[in-house]
Amino acid sequence: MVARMHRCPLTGTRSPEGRTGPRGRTGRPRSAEADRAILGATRAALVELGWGKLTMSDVAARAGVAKTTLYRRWANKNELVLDAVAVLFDELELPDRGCLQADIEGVVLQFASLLARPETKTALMAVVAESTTDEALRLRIRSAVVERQKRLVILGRERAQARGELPPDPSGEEGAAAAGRAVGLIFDVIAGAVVHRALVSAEPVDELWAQQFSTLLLAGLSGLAGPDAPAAEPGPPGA
Amino acid sequence: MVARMHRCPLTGTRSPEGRTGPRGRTGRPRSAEADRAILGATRAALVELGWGKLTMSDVAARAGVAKTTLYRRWANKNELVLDAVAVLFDELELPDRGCLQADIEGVVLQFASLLARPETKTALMAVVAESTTDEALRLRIRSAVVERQKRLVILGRERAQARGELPPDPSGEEGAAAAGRAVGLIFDVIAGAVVHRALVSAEPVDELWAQQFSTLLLAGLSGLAGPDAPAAEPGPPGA
DNA sequence: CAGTTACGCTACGGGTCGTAGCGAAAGGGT
DNA sequence: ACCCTTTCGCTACGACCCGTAGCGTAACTG
Repeated sequence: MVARMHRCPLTGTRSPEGRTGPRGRTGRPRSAEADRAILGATRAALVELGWGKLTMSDVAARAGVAKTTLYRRWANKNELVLDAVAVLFDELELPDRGCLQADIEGVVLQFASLLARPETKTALMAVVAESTTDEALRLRIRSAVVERQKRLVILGRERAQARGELPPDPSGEEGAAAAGRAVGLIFDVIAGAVVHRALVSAEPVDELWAQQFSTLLLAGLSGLAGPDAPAAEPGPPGA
Repeated sequence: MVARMHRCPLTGTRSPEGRTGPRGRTGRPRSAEADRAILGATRAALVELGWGKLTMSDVAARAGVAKTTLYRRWANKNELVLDAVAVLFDELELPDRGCLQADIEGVVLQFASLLARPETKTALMAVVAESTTDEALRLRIRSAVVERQKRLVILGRERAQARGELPPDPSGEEGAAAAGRAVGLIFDVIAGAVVHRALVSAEPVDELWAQQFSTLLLAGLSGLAGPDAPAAEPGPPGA
């Protein structure tokens, strides 16, 4: 009970004395390569086995590492898998496609192709499911995925406001709060719709769907079926 | 290998010779009460333990039933849990609140309160996660949850069209296909947004959020921050 | 050099899974 | 009534996984 491990609530990796960095640490350092090998092995195991059949022993064997080494860094399967998958979300970008609708379609398609990968598919939902009975895991998802990816919404809004496609945020404290709520709302709508389409409905998120979705998001339900044309022209939206 | 069990792909319950109903069956009939007890015990176990720690032995003990009885009816944990939870979704209704926006807010709040229950929370996501590597389970989710609940969207659209709030569906084969796509799209947007807000972002789906969401859905992004007033009046939407 | 920490390895207790085998109970068909 | 079929409860079982303890060794610090 003396030199016991502590879990860092931010990074989630276990570290002696609750410290994270290599600062002031004595003794043999952790192998950074082992970290990479373990996370890579975890993703590979997710692809082949899926969340349900993934085992810690299997991951250890794939990574060429002792099982005890896994438990020195992650408290359980949930946290390991979350770390293995969360980094993939940082690949998402928001290239400037010229107009808000095209930007939305672009990020939708990017997110969809990320969700099409079997490792993210199976892991993301499982981790969220576990997070409903694991407060620490919930906080970790929030900081490792949710809050990080809101950057895409914020950036998209700023661009659209600069283009004059959206009104500027109202000033003042109340205005800032409203803007924050709007960002959260839009994030939930976009990410939620894509996830639901891809994983629950289990139907493809292709260009046609992205176009219809972005049309709905921009114009609302009343404008969805208004002009006949816009959803019927399956041309590339970037042009 | 002769009198082997078959899984019925529709109901998912195992039954001898692949038959479902009591038609032409001989021998001792299945105990309907055992079914009810098992599904109830499953929900209770989900509430107390969550998906991850739920065990078949525990469910059997709670239901006052032998473990073997469980395996005679469900092939595994996934299918049992899905059946136990799917029926809860049939409680959803769409009371006529007079206008489309109020109808949307109503169904959002209902869906949110369903997702607030610990048994649905933890089970729904877990089952979806498993379905990414289990084709049979995926089909079962589709028929037991997704397709069934689209009725709410269809009904809501019909009402709104009758009120003149939405344009009528275009006629012809192409028009019907477009209407079908629209229903799927709207379903994914509404259900996805609520699920994402409640489980991933893990923030409350309250009346304020429902109001902002329905406003966004109706008017689109451009109209979200247009008139200052509508999101600032936290009055009950039913009045 | 000593001190400290990470690592690989083995072994283990505790738990779950899903099945097999048994005798008894509950129905249907004739 | 009688046989046939199927379900039920029970026990037992092998296989597997979890997460940890203990040990000797490797790596890095001052």
